[in-house]
Amino acid sequence: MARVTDTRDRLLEATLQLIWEESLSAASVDAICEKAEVRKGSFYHFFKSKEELVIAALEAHFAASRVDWDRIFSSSVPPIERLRAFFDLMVRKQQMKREKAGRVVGCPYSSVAVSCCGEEQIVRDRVQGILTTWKKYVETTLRDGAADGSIPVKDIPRTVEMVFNYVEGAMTTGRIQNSMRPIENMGFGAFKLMGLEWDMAPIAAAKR
Amino acid sequence: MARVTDTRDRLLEATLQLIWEESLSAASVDAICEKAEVRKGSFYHFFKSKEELVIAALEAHFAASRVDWDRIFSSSVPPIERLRAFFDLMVRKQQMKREKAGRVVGCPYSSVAVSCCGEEQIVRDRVQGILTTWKKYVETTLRDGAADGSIPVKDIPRTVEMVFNYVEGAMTTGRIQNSMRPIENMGFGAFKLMGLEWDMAPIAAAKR
DNA sequence: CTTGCACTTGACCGTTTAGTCAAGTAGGAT
DNA sequence: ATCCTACTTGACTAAACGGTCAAGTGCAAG
Repeated sequence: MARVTDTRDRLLEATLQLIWEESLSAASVDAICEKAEVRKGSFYHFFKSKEELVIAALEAHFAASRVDWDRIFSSSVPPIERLRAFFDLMVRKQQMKREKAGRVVGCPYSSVAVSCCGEEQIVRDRVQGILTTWKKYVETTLRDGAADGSIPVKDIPRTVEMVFNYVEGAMTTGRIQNSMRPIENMGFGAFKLMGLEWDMAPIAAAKR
Repeated sequence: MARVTDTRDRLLEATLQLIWEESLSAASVDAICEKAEVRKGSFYHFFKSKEELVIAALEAHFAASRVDWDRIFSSSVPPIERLRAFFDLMVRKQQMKREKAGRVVGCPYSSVAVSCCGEEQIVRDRVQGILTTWKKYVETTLRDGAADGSIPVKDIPRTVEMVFNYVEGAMTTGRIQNSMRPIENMGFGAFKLMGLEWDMAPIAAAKR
């Protein structure tokens, strides 16, 4: 029953690559097949539509990311260090992808969701599911930080949303401007939103 | 020499409307023509390509926005009040557009730029020009606020970028989730990034 | 009242799109 | 050795895409 070819994986990989290098609209079935060196008939053996392929590609990428995140957001690490490690990882990952794709790639989930906003409800629903899961890591961390006094946060859900929006914005801007700077500054800004200082110790651990 | 029909304007209007309701890829030449009740031949009388139309539509929208912004960011108003008025305006504008389009629309500039990131360099360049102009309003305001001590900002360019990225992120998230909440919270988050408190007086006017 | 030109019209073109299908091929299990 | 089925192939479709064009129409200025 074991998988006997890597065709499916090549298709997933080619899809992400095209979304990063160009855009969702550039990732046509023909272009994906060419990049993956797969004939169209094979494509439709593995996926019943392009929509399904895109969802599968995002989901595969998310599953891979989660391995890192589960390690980085380990409860055994002090909350602030988790956050620091996370933003460091984001920068390194984006640098790697930039080398591969030849440009700053940003967040594939929001890129795809923005590019098919009025239509393709299923794609958008899956993207929202992924992004909601992402938020949970930050939320848990903020709760832990609030509990041990290391993060001076008052309204946790609101802070999570602000951090999330800021991160998405920095990724989007990085992609549009093809610049790493917004992404490199992400930790600084996010820490400020959480009442922390990126370069130093927390501002207001003594506040309470 | 005066313009004798409103066909051109109807095309611009229909384009923005489709980008908001659906997405850039849904705004095909045929769809735009149908919505504007214009025949394709007329389309190509006014614009030599779809690319040119999209740029013209964004530019027209920006020119209209600028009228409000020049009023709101008047040097005669205290810097903090300018910012407050700006975020209020953003919320009201988005509410209006939501009623018209039937969904939360977000920022058309970044939506378009994200949707054609690898290709269509000219479109992206124009979007970047628009967004850079946008930043100047905030930059001037921060400088004025730093000068009169009302805004406790240290690194002005960095703060402008953070605020910009956060605003773009909130708009993007609002669009993806079809929710006004991220946009309604925009002022709160942006003020925090600038060391201000949205609901009250500045935190640290006394800091220096 | 006629001439000129901004504008309109609908038919048309070649290409690209997502998706189908019948006819294969090849490798693991029996 | 053969059978089964997962997988592959290339030719095919219909619709949608951006864009073109020759032949109009109607208003405004001379």
